[in-house]
Amino acid sequence: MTPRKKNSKPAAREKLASVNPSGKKDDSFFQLVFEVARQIPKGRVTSYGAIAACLGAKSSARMVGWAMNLAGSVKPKVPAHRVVNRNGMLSGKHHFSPPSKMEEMLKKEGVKVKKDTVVDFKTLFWDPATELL
DNA sequence: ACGCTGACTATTA
DNA sequence: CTAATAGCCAGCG
Repeated sequence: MTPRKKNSKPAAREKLASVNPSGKKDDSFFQLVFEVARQIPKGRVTSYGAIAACLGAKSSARMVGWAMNLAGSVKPKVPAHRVVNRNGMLSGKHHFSPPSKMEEMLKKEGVKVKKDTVVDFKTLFWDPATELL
């Protein structure tokens, strides 16, 4: 297994629920992902697995990517460009309107991108289970 | 209603 | 080192 930082409890999911004031709980896994993605600070990036793990579904990193697919369909818009794969590579760049838009936005936010890969990804990595805590 | 696909990740060969 | 495979879960045809 990958020696993660420390114990990442799925309890983070409750924190997201806290973001939901009206008592209307969104069971939709995607909705949770959207909220987390929205909390990503500018100039920072995260991975699908990190978000999934934060929600307690680290095995379902794919679903996170799927959620990003709806990111442009939900409101407010979700900064899917800040979400990359575990290698820091802009795997989802092909899903943007212009594929290059993703790295352009990242560069605009101060993230260096080289060959579709985030430079110093580990340094810019934003772990919701730790930072959002 | 059933089956395929898919913006991932970890493991095995 | 790189390549291929399996596991995951939900939207869409």
